[in-house]
Amino acid sequence: MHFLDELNAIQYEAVTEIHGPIMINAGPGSGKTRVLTYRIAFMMEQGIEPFNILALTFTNKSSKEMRERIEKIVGSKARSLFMGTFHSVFARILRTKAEALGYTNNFTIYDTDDAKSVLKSIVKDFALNDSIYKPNVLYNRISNLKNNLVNYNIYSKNQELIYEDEEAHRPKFGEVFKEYTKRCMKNNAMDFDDLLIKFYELILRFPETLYEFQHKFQYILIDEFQDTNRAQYMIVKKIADVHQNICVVGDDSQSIYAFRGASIDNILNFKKDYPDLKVFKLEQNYRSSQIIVNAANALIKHNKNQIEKTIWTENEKGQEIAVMRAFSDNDEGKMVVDKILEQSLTKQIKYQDIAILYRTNNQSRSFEEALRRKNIPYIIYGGLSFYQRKEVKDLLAYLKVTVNPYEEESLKRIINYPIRGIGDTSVNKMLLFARQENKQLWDVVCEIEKYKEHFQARAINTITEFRMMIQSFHLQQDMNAHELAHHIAKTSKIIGELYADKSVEGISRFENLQELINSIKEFVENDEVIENQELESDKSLGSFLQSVTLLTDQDKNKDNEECIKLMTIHASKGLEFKSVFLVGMEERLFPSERSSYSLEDLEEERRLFYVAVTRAERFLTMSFSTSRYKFGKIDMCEPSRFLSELPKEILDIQFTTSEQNETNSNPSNPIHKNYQRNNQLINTIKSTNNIQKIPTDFKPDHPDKLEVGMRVMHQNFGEGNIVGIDGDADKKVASIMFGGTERRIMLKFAKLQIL
DNA sequence: GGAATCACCATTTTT
DNA sequence: TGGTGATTCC
Repeated sequence: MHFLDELNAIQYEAVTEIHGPIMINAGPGSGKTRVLTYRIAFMMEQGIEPFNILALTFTNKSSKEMRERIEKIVGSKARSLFMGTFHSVFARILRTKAEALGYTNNFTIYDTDDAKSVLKSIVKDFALNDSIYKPNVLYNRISNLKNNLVNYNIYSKNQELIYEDEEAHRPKFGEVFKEYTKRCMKNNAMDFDDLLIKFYELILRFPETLYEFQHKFQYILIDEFQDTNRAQYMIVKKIADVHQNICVVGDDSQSIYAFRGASIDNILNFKKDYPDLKVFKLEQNYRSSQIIVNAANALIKHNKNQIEKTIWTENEKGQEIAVMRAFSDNDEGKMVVDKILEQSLTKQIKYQDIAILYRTNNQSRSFEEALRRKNIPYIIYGGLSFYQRKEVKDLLAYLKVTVNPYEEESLKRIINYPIRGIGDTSVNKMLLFARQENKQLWDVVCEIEKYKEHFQARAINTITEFRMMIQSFHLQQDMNAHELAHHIAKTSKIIGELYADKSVEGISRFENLQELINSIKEFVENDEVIENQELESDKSLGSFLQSVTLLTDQDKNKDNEECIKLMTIHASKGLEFKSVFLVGMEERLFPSERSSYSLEDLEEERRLFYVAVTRAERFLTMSFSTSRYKFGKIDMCEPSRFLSELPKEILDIQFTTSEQNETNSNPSNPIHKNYQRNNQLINTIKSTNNIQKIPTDFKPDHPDKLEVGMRVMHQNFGEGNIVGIDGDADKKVASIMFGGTERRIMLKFAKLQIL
């Protein structure tokens, strides 16, 4: 059977229409990846050379997957496709053209943490107020500007942008931006956004380079188009200018990365920029039951900003969507795990087909505990990335310094790790000399003898020893990258230090280091991807480092074991599971509190809900809790508004028995009943408390006696009655009824007045 | 120079 | 609550 025979009518058109601008709106589960891969395979069957095709994705994982699938159809010439993430493709090209932009071809790529630590040291050096100039805020601002193709030069000429920063009470932002740009350049480093904006600069400044790419990349495909930012779009548009063979695939309803600069405008502008555009809508869903598809359609209708689209399916009707209510986060964990056990016993659902999805990473805790208690294997995706772990970054810093000792961030990181007696005082002194004499830190390290009188003899010795160690590494660069990394880990004593630590965390750190070294081994031995003829494969340490920053956890296969999968909704995009548990369906959590201030943010949150719902194939279970620990305090929660946006007739509301009666007595709106009463909790509070001692650390404006039954005035909530007092010593909590709503008030922080 | 304590903070995060 | 970075104390 020819592969095209597997396609439905619209998919077939979308695959075989290979010329001109094309937009494919692909709903969830509509066979998007299949269309993309077949389209590329078809193009090659039509005689288009693979190296004339540029296919851009967002994750290494998806580009790898696609390449493999294409290879199955067309064979090894798929390896010559120009395919990868925006960042990796542009980084690869930039490396060959780096000199033109004032970089050397072995430039370092800064990840977010590296960038932030540069910003942090700038703020310090400029003696700015670090509660206003927070690395996070600065980084996001810079990233945002760059995503819109605004570099420092453009910024400095744009009064409006400058005014924005003045309004935001950071008038010195421009100087920070300038210095940041300068330091990256000096360190021969590009951050993630530079990979885009520098590429754009390259093709703007060198028309012959632009011309080269315009003729090389005759066919361009972009996956997940809804997630592209302006810079990405502008680059691709420029390159596609000559042949106009540009095909974008995406789903505006699944755009959940606007907070990182993705703009739906790209989809909307696309029609304007390419009037001849042909649009294909893939609306048939092959993944989910009718009920799940209905739910998805119903909820996304609440968004005003969206391209009209209704997905449909020929699959069976399926089970109703279960909604569970818990009393607390721990209770929610238990309920979900019980339900999982039930599903695996009665519905024959395997653990690896089940996912628990949540809005924020810290929600995983209660599920982990509950799963562990029942001995159910689970795996958490996301959280702290492997490459962000301290021990991993430490070794990587050694490797980076080995290749390029002038890379200051890494050098500072390892100069006294493992502790060798080059403390902050010495480092700061050296930095001072470096700045004064307009040198690099590494220069001062090398010439430390010249500054003898400023340092203690012991410091001079250790610094010299350190210098010699790094230089010896540097000289062995031609060595196999794996062996060299191993040698460095041993000689630097990192391995020994971690090996000595026999605590649980210590062992895991040691394993992470082993894993990193193994991954270098894999890199060396693996010659599967010969990307294309011009950029041949290189197995040096430098080459490994250049690819490693662009890697993420998700690129590693941790599949196929019999594990329940836990992850954020964001991380679940593109995946599917037979049974999905969507937990923490509460106001102020999902939708998140911060998103409720603007319509755009709320709609993004709803798209996130859409993504979550459409991950499920057969079973979808949602849960919410009426109270939850947040930052150490109990927080009363209301069910998410999103629940009430689903059609009631497809919900199966499963509350505990005592609540069942209540729901029956008020069937009109079972979910949005008033949930202020959390009987179990309140009963415990009432039985264990009467009058309590007041903590000694009360603020001066606190009343010195609080009792159940008292009427009080609260700074935010107004008048209320104390119905219970709970907690110990410094964690005393009062339950107070304000109107019809009960709230837990942490006495330590609250300002209450007895009435 | 290094351990101990303290204050502060807190979405989502394909690269 | 828990993790982190800064400050303080030895």
